[in-house]
Amino acid sequence: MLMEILRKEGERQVKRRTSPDEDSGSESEEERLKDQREKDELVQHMKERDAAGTRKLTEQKLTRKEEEEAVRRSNAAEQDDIHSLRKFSRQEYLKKREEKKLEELRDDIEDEQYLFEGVKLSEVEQRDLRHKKELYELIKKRSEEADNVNEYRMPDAYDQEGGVNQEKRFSVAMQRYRDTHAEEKMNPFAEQEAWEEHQIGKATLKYGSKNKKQASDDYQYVFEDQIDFIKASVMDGDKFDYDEMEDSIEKSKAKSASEALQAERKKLPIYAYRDELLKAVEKYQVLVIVGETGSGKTTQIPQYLHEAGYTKHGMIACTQPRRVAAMSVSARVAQELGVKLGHEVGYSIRFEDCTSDKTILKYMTDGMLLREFLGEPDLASYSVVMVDEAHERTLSTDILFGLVKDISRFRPDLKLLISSATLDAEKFSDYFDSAPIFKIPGRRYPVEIHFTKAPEADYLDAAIVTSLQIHVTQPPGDILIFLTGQEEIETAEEILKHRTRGLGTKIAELIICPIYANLPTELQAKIFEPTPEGARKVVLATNIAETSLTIDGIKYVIDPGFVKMKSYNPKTGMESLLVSPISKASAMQRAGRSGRTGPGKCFRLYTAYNYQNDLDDNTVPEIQRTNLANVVLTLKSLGIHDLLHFDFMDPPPAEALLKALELLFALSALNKLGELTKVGRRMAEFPVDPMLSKMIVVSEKYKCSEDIISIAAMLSIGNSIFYRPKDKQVHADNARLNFHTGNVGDHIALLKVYNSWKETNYSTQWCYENYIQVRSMKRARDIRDQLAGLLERVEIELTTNSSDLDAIKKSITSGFFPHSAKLQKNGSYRTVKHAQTVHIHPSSGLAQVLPRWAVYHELVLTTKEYMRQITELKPEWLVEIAPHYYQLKDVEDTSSKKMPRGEGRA
DNA sequence: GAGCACTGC
Repeated sequence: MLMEILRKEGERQVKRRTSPDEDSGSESEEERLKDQREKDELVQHMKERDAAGTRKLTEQKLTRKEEEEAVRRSNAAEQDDIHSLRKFSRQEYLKKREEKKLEELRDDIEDEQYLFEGVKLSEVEQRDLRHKKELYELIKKRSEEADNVNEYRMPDAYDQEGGVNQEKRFSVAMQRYRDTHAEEKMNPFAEQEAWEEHQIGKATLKYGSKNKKQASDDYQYVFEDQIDFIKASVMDGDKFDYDEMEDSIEKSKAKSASEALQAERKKLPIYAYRDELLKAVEKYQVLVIVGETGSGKTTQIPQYLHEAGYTKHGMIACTQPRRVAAMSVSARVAQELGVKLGHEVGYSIRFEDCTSDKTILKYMTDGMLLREFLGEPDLASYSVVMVDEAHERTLSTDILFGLVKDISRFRPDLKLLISSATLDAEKFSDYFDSAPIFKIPGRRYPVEIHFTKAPEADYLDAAIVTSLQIHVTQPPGDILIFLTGQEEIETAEEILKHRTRGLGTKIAELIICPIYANLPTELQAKIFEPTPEGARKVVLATNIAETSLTIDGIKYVIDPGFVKMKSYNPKTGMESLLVSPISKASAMQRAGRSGRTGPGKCFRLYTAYNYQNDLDDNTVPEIQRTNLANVVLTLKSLGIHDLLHFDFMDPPPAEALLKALELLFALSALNKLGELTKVGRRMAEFPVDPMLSKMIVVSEKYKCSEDIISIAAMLSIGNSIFYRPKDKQVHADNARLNFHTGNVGDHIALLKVYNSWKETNYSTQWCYENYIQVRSMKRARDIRDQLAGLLERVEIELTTNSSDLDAIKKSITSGFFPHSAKLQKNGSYRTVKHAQTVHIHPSSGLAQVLPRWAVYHELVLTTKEYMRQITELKPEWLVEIAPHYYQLKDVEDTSSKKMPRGEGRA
């Protein structure tokens, strides 16, 4: 069947190539040449102006196409290795680093002389040497008095008395060395590591730090975790008169509010380019805009276009990757134009459409515009589409690119503006048929970038030490540390508290603020409270602080260089969340977070050599590392059939597309020709994953749509329903087990949670008592309401059938039958279709029950391959529900004689 | 008996 789909895809491609477009070929060619001439003229003109130092508008070369193609091909090849080579788990990483540290330690021991040179300080830091020395001794002493527990990855017996005790340190190190090498005898990697050392040495030398010996002559090794940084570069701020800026803001306060707003608008860097920009928009259909942070592009460009009359023939859409951005920017613009939000200026996000008939400037999330495509495939009501923050490459923006590029061909009146960061501009330009690039400078403060001199074995410890180092040596200003997840943040918080405890007035107060998305809202508010005079704030954040939220007052950024990233293996259909090194683009973005309100400093816990050689330039776009089932369904329902040749900017792996087609076919959303079926059309109405939407559509048959949409809503919020604070884990677990009485399975348990919450009239108190996140539940309610509305639209009656759990389970199975698994003798499971060994996730209510057959919501790879959210299944259902997918032999209970029911590992 | 970054529809 799949082959049939593929063959069809291929045929379409052939058809397309020889389609009637040929006729218009020569005409459009002529136009293109004319266009080219005009571009050339403009470029010449621009170049002249550029020389005068006023503005930059550059033309793109066409010659890069081939190069680009080669890169694409190699990217595709790399995809195969993505799970094995490029990403590696944190454990492996730490282990490797640990070995490296051991190696270093051995060198230490063999060459005692080295110990006395151990402290290497950059010249900048020499001044503060004495001051630091005192404070480090103090911190060291106090922190060890405070911890009689095992320090995080600290050897047991370092310098117990608080003073410097080289002898003891030496013996501990020696002991560690012996312990490890007793078994190993020798290190087979020594040679490789020596070579690496050498290479790293070469790299660090470039940045100079001669005379280090002088620096350490009068310095004792007091704080062995001291980290040395090298100031490698300064990320330039823009040439901008800050005094003038503040001055003008000051002056504008005196005027009336609206005058002040207008005056401020004129002070934005973009204002000087207004006329040039409008000219360029008039001349070209597609324009790539490079507007740096603070240039005012998001708020101003739509206004300029409105003033120039583009709104006479349709709305101006401006897409944002995030809801908050769409809301806040539109509010600002409404204020500047002096209109009420929701009238001329509005925003449209999921659950909230704040627009009206009058609306001409519409800010929206990118996913929302994508949804609008479904109802209006040519975007007829828009005259301009501006894709903002395009460099973030969200799944939705990537699809939007292909779609808007396509419609721009037959809608010459539609203007496209793509706004991106500097680095990607050329790529965007190439993709949009060499669209001109328009550059607007921003307002940024310079950021000093420091690298470590040597790789750090334990980045968490290094980050903590660095933050303390900053705290005692650097002028006031808050610190932002990027960590990978909740657990790590909690650990870091504990260690920091230990180390600063009891220091009293000896050092300034250190306020520790954790922040991650799953943190309850009331605790999140803490990071926005202004830092009291004399104190310093340390923000421990996940990637959320990289783009999603901005914290004022951050002056120092500590970047260990890791992030938790989702990747998808199309071969097995398994998603995994792995700690991976960040990209250079990401590192720059992180560094930039310190320069928002004044000059900043960024401390990277890796070497300049690592940065140059080990980090990718850009993060792999989401479209290349995700399950595409939803994307494929959306595109198919937009009438785009030839997916293998859809004009993606970075095409996803073909395997992932095929996997998605295969799944949609199995769900009967596509027929064997790869065409959308009636079921598929209905499924596409629901903004959830295809398996969930199939489950919803099928619930009509089993008369349990009310229950199913509750389950679907709960499943689509994912993992943040149950709150599990570190100190009350037992209570939280018990509370959760209450919903599992009768071993009904996780899906039904979720339904119970939702219904119980509803019965308490959506009580917040109830949530606290049951360790459930209120925020997630409210979200589930919103999603459920939306799904209920959509059910009406596809004419499915709302019915409930709570007493018949089998009906509900059958609906679930109808959506999730490809995710079925059978118990093995050893207590593990094997997936029915792919014979893959998997396990029940311990958080499941059925973890102890071990049903013979199970259907699961998703597979995640952590320490093992786990099924999350599972429900028991009767094997005959599989054949009944999906006869095209399972045959009797698949579900024949071969093991039934060997292992009767209930004999599982009890 | 384990542990989940961030968005978005």
